[in-house]
Amino acid sequence: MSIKVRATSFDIAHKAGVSQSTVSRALRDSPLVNPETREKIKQIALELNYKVDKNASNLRQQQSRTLALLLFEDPTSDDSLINPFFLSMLGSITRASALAGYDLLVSFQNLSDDWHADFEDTNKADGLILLGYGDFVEYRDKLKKLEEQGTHFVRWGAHDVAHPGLAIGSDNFQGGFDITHHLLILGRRQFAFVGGADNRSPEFMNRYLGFKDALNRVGIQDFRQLDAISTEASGYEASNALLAENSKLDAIVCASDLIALGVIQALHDKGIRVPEDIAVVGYDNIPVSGFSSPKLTTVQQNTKAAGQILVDKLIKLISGKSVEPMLMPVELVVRESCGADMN
Amino acid sequence: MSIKVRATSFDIAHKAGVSQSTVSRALRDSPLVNPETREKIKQIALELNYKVDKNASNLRQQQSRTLALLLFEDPTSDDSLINPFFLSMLGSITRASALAGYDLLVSFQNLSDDWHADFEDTNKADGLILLGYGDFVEYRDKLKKLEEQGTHFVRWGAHDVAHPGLAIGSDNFQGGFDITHHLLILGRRQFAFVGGADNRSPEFMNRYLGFKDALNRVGIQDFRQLDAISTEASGYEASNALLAENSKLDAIVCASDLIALGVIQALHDKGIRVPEDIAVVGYDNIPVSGFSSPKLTTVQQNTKAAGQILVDKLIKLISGKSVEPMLMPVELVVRESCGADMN
DNA sequence: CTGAAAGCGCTTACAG
DNA sequence: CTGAAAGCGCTTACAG
Repeated sequence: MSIKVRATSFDIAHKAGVSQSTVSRALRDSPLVNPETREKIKQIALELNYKVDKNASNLRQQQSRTLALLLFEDPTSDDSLINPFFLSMLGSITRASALAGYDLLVSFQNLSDDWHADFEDTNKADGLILLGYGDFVEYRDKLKKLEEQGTHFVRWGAHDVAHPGLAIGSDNFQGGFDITHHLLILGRRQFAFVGGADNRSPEFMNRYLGFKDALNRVGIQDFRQLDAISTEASGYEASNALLAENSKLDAIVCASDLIALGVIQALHDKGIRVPEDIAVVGYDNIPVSGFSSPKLTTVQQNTKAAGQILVDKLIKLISGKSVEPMLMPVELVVRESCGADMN
Repeated sequence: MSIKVRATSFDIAHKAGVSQSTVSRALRDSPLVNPETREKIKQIALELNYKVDKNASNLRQQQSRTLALLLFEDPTSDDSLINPFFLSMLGSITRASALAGYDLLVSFQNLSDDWHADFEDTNKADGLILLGYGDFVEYRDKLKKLEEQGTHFVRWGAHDVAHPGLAIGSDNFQGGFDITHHLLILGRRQFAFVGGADNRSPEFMNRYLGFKDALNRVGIQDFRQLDAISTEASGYEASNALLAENSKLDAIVCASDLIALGVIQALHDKGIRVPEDIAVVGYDNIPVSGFSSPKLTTVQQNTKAAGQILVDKLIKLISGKSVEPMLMPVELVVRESCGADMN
C-alpha cells in the first residue's frame, strides 16, 4: 500500500507560484481571482489529487455541512431488525441530503444514551433528524433539552404545540379513519383495534382515534382495544388474548403491518380464516405486506416525500429560516386481508 | 429558540483557574493531571454543557474517528427501494461502528460519481466500507484508484488476489452448491439457473458455479442458464423467456430472492404450480421470503456477523495492522418453494 | 503535575 | 486581483 501524502493548499500555492489565500479563493470559485490563475490552480489541484481538508474548513467556518440521522429503536425489538418503515425513509433521507450537499451521519440510539448532546454539540453535524422514539414520554424530556440548547432538529411524528421542536408526520387520524371506513363499507361491524392507544405512542393513538371516529359516525360505540407494540410477536399475543375473551369479531384494525402479520398468524393457528371470518388490516405498507397471505390491506405513508421534506425543513432551520410543521396525506392500499374481493 | 453559545476549553480554564492545556488533558483523562483538578474541571465542563469540538480535535489529530459506508445501487433498481440485503447489513454495520467508537457516514453512490475521492481524502472519514457495485468491471477500476491513493477500505464481496483491496464475503459457491444439492436430493433433475453468470457480478457467478458443480457431480451436464439482474421484474422476464423455450424443467435456481419472487409470479401467471410442477429457490433470505406464497427456500448469509467483521477489519486496517480476507459460511433455509414437504 | 507555545489546514477581513 | 496575517478550537511536545 502506498504511503499517503496529502497535498495542502500550500503545496499548490508553491507549485502555482501564488499565495495560499489565492489558492483557497480559486478553489472556492471566488470571483475575486483571475480566471486564468483559477484554471491553473485547479489544474494543479487535480494533478496533486488535492482535496480540501474538511476538518480545517469546517473548523474555520464553524459548520459541518453534515446532518445526523438518529434512529430510535423500539427497545423491545430484535436488534438485528430495523423497523422496515424507517428503513424505507432512510433511503430518501440519504438521497435528499446528498442532493442538498450535506453528508449524513447515521446512528442508532437507545434512550439510555446521552444522545441529545452528541452530534450538533460537537460540531459534527449542523442539525439532527429524529426517527422513532420508543417511549414518547421519556423522549419528550430529551426533546426539551435539545430545544433548550438551541439544537436544530426535526422529527418524524405528530406535530403538537405542546411538544418541543418541529415535527413532520403523516395524517394518522385520517389513515385510521379511512381504513376503518373501508371495512365498514365492506359490511364489517364488530371491531377491535390492536395497538397501544396511549400517549406513549402518539402515532398509534391518532390511528386509534381515527378508527374510533369512523365507528362512532355510524353509531358503533362498542368495540375492543388491546395494547401492542409494533412487532409480530406482540400482535400474535394480543390476538390470542382477544380470542380468549370470546367476544364476537369480524374485523381487526392493527396499528402497524407488523402487528397485523402477528394477528393473522395467530388467527391461522386457531383455524380462523382471514378475511372470511375476520378481516385484518395493517398500517405502513412495508414490503412484506404485499407478499403475506392474505396480502395486507394497509395504509401507505409517503416515505419518499417524507424524507425529502424532513431534510429540506432541517436545512431551512439551520439557515435560520422559519419553518412550518406539516401533516402529510396518506393513501389506502386495498389488497386481500380486508375481504374487498369477497363481495 | 435560545441563541447557541458554545463553551470552549478556554472558558472552562478560566472558570477553573487553570490553563487551557490542563483542561484538555483532564477531559482526555490524562494521568498527568491531578485527580482533584480533573474532577473540578469535569464538573465545570458538565455545568457549561461543554463538548469537545470535533473539527478542531480531528484537525489537530489528523483523524476523524468516522467510517464511511458507501452503498452502490444497482443502476436499474427503483430509486425508492434499497436492496433489502444491504439494508440488513446496514444495521449491524451501524451498531458495530458505534461500539468501536466510530461515527458512520452513509452515502449512496452512483458509478458516475467521483466517489472514490470524497471521504477519506477530505479527512471526513478514516476509512470506507463498500457495499454493492453495480457493474463489477467498472467498479474494479475505481477500486484500483482507491488503492493507489492509499485509502483504507474493505468491501463486501468475493476476495480475489486479482482485485484490489480486501474483501469479506460469504461463500457463494457453497451456497449455490448446497441449494442445488438439496433439490437433487428431492429428486429434481431438469434445472435452470436464473441470474447473470459473468464477471460483471462475481457473486452471481460463484453461485452459478456452485450450481453447476452440484449438477456435474451427479452426471447432469444439461441445464439452462438465463441472465437476470436482482429485481422481480428481471426474474419475471427471464422466467417467461425460459418457458417460451419449451424446455422441460422441474427446478429453477435463482441467483437472488428478488429474482425468485419474479420467477414464481411468472409461473403462477401461466398456471404452473410451485413447487409441484417446478421448484423455485432463491438466495439472500430477505424478510419477504418468509411471507411469499409459497415461502421461499433460500440461502442465508450471516449479515449480522458480516457487518461486525467488516467494521472490525477496517478499523484494524486503519490502525496499520495486517488484515486477512474472509469467506463466511452460508446456511440453507428450507421452506416451501423447493417442495421439501411434498415427500 | 502545570503552563506557554506551536501548529493542524483551512477561510476571510484587511491592506494594497 | 493578490498577499500577509489572524484565528477557528483543539492536542501535545517542550520546559519547568
